[in-house]
Amino acid sequence: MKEDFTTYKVKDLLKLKDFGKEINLKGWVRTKRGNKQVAFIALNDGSIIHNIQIVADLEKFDEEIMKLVTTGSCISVNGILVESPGQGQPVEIQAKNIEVYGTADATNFPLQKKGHTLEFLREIAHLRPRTNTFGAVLRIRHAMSFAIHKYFNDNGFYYLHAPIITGSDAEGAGAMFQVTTLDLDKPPRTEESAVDYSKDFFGKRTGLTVSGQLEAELGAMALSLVYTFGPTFRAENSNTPRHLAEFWMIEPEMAFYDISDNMDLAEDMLKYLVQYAIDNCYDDLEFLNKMYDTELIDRLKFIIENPFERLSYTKAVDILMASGQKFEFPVSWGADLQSEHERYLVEKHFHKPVILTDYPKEIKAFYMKQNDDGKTVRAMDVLFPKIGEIIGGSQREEDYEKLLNRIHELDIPEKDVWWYLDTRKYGTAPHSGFGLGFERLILFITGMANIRDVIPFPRTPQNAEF
RNA sequence: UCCUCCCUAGCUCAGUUGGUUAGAGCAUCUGACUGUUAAUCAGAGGGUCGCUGGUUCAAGUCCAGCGGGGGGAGCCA
Repeated sequence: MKEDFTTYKVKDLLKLKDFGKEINLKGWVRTKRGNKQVAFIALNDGSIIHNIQIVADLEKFDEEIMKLVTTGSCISVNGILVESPGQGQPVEIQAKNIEVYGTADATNFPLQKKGHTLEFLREIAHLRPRTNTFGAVLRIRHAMSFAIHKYFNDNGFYYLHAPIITGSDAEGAGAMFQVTTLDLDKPPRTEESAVDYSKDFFGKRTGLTVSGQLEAELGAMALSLVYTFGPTFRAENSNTPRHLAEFWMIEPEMAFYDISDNMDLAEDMLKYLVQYAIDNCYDDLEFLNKMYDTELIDRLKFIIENPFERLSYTKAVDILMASGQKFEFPVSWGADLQSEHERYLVEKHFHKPVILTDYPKEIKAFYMKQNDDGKTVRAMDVLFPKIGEIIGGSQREEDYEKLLNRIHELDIPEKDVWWYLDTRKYGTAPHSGFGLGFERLILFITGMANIRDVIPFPRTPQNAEF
């Protein structure tokens, strides 16, 4: 927008020392205080968690205009940058002119100066980005997205765009949302009266992706190092603080990596991302540390400084059985570990992130590389304090016969995965990969407790508002 | 989906063994104050106690069903 004065972001103004400089800034009013002579307006434009203080000598301003400057309103200010005589801020703006872009009726604007519960803010998700908490979370979320692309780019990976609509449910990662253009009131029927999907848009039954992994493997068999980073959908009726129906997932896939290389990558990437947050989002982390989780920054630093504990599923089961700990679910070799077991290992036994490997094949997916013992597969799960499984991955089975046998054992229709099997037929290669839940990463980085508070507009069962 | 807890003013909550006209802080409005920092001080307005039914002389309070939300579990990332 054309202005006489140059427009600045609050983030830059707070660092500026050009006292006397004429500037313009635009943003949303957080609070207004004052008396008959002078008003103090705390303005925030989302560029940084801090507000900047606007000082308005009321004799210079139309009373009617100043009445419109209320919590939540949007204004543009022309003024002079001055050193602040008051406590609490290095600089402030002596206002010369205030233009009100948008009012916010104080009697019904839901956000107040006081703190709100996160549950209440979820009900007004259209306005919660204007709070300090969500400003911090959303800036960190952005920084982590950027850092993920930077990390992979700097390490020779290529960003592969896996499809969102897919006809393959072969991975069995979860229930799919169906995608169709058929008339649900009267769909076309076959002679056997089943729904005739050959008449559907794609000529077959399709759904939203539950994982880009299979497609990522196809890419890795050409570009060597690839990753996907996109939305992922699970139509599970999951009601927990760790699950969303629509979430974002990062799935690197690497040719010529074995399970050990895979673990090295996972650990290095997670540490890189934590370090990136500390280096680039410290103001926001400090705020979250103060308001929600006083151990947050210490925990982040601890992650960077200590190697993750790596051990096999079998050893983990031994430790759990020898622990003398009373678990709600008994531990036995062959059963999947429960949340309480994972938490015990991470939070009570090792006191640091744990990578578990070599799980029984029965409890893992068909594509994982089979070990020589005939019982286990080269899976790896990275378990983090507070949030549990943050990464699930494996070395993949590259042997055509072994993979085919496993597919038959599990009754997966061969016609659905012929293209996947083809990669093992033509120039197969040892390879590995994993999936990192983006929102779970953000949970860990921000110290937030509920996954619905680290995505702008959460999608969960019975909730697609906003 | 299962277990469990919660639902009282715009927000956060109190409300005794069931008993007069349901309270507080903050927010809002009005007024006071020459620089405030979640400003302060004084006053005012603001309620279908989630909804429906039941027990009772009497229900915010007890019971049942329904709805919404939190936490735990499962599914997983």
